[in-house]
Amino acid sequence: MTSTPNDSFNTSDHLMDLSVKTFWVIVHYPYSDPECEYEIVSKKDVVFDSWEVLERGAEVTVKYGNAKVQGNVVAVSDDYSGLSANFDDYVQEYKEIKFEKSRNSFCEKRGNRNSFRHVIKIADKETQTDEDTETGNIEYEALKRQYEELQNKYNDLKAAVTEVRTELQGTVLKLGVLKSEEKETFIHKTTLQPVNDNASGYNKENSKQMVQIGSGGTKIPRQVYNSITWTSYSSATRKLLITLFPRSVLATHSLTGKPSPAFISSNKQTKMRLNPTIISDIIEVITKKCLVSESLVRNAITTKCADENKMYKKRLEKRKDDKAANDENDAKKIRLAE
Amino acid sequence: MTSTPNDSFNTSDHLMDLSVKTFWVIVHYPYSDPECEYEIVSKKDVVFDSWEVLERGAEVTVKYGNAKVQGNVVAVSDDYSGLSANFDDYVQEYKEIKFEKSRNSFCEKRGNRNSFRHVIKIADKETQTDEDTETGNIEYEALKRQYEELQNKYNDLKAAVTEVRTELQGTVLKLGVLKSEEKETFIHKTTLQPVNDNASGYNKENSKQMVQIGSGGTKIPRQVYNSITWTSYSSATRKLLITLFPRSVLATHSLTGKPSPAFISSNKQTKMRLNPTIISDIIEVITKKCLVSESLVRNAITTKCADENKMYKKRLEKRKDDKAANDENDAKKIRLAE
DNA sequence: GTTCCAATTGGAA
DNA sequence: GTTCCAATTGGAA
Repeated sequence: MTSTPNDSFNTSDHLMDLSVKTFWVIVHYPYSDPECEYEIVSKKDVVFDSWEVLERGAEVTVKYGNAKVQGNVVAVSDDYSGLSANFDDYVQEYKEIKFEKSRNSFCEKRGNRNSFRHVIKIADKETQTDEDTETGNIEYEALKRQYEELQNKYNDLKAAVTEVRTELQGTVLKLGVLKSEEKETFIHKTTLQPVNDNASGYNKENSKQMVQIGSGGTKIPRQVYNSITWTSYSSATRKLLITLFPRSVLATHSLTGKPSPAFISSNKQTKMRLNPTIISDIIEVITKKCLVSESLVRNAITTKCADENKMYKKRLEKRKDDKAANDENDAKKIRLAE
Repeated sequence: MTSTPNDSFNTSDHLMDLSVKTFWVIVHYPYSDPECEYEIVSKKDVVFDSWEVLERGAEVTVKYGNAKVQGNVVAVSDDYSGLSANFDDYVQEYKEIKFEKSRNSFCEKRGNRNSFRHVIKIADKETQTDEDTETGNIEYEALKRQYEELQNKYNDLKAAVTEVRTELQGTVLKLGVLKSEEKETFIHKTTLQPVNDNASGYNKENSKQMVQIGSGGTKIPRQVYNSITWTSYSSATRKLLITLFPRSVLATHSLTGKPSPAFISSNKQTKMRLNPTIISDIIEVITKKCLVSESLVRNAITTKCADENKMYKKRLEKRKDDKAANDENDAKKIRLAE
């Protein structure tokens, strides 16, 4: 049961009835890294909104942990192994169409292309009886439980690795025990390339090179995106913050905009709240890419704001001192001139 | 369908026919960590070599990702939920037999023990038709593939952690940058000596009911240990704290014994430091059993102390109020009596 | 120059 | 009745 014409799919109007027990979709995530751009997802990971026919190119939303990701349909089938076996072909075909689409409308092309079917239909649900799917349920549920357990263990372990690695790198660098050439490689490895082409030569072509990081639509330059060390959720979070907000905003805003309960009586002036959409996109991409919990990301954001605030105050202080020194100087000059 | 005698299993000679579609085995891995020593595995993860009857105690090889692990059969059944529900009982029973086996041969005992069935048989395959198990296969296979992939990732990551940890320990020790006291703790931590039986009055009966949780020698009652939910590092941490310290100590001590930098000017009286050995043992067991980072555990400890402190103050307040009310009452009585 | 740590708080959950 | 949240701080790392 592939997408070739004249296949065995029933073509009645009820084909896409959502009560069909199981089917799979190859999804294209346009904003993902090359290696995770295409994926087979099961029906139950697809968010059902208004669509009635899952046609190639259609937009779908896929559940990804707690987050949701926008993607496009590459192919649909109720035959997993068929999809899986022809995975590369489907993707290839899809890419070609996308390329054409950039010149012509997708719909316009539909009429005169017979070499494939845009709409890949789902087998009639009569072919998938309840009796069928009920069986093997016990085994399936057992595996599912194991899978979820393993997934949790994996996430925790990954967080642990990240921390240990950070610690190790921090320690080694701090100790300054590496020979200078080693050091260079090491720093390269750990800090990755610098970024942030402030270079004025950005033309519009370049400014299009933005990567969307979350469902809120927040975008950052591809170059920055590529430079991010996802192995450290906290430095990745900080990098995103400093990319998406000016330092002065970080210094004068906080995650929630709420006053600290510990200083509520001291009438400190409350900071403003950072743009929630951007924050939620940061949380989305960090939890997904670094596989850490939302609360760790929020904590990192709070800390970064606190740190920026301290630096901000220091800078203000310094400016004041400088001014005072200048005034003093001017006064001296005047005295000398007199 | 459990292991109790006279159960519904068919007793024909073909019961263990390997073409039986699905069954599960509780396996004991003798060389594993305590917490992963027993596991339910599916038929298809068992390597079929020469065995024809899977009896309790028999050796089996289990596929584990790409690796294979030797283990012994604890119980077998085609009823997953039965196995799962009575998991602890099976393990207990198995342990008892193993203990006996250390004195007598396992086979010798078989004849005269009728209290349980060594061979737990599989339901006749007629009760598991092809039709049954074939269905849901697609979905099942998809999940299985995901599961195996994750398992590989997990194993790789785990290996990476071990490596990084070794590297870190080696580096730090080699550098000799630790202060002498730190060094001692560090070596303690990394080489894992058991230690520290502070309580002299322990008789053997009591000490048997205790579980050591870390290399510092800290012990808690087995009953408490078994009741801990390791799936939540924070509730597990809190449980250990409340078990190992009186509430009043938690309320009046803190993780580090250091004053809060945020209130350093307000001359709040500094709390004392919680016993570092016990704390380090708590951190040890939680990071190991829950696979979370040390910093999360430390955070949970800090929070618990803060919470206990609040409750403590509330209680003191209440006591004071009660006392005031009582005094008032007494005063009234006296007035009335006069 | 930055990042990380943890003590403290009141209230939400 | 407990647990969790995050703003603030100074200094260690």
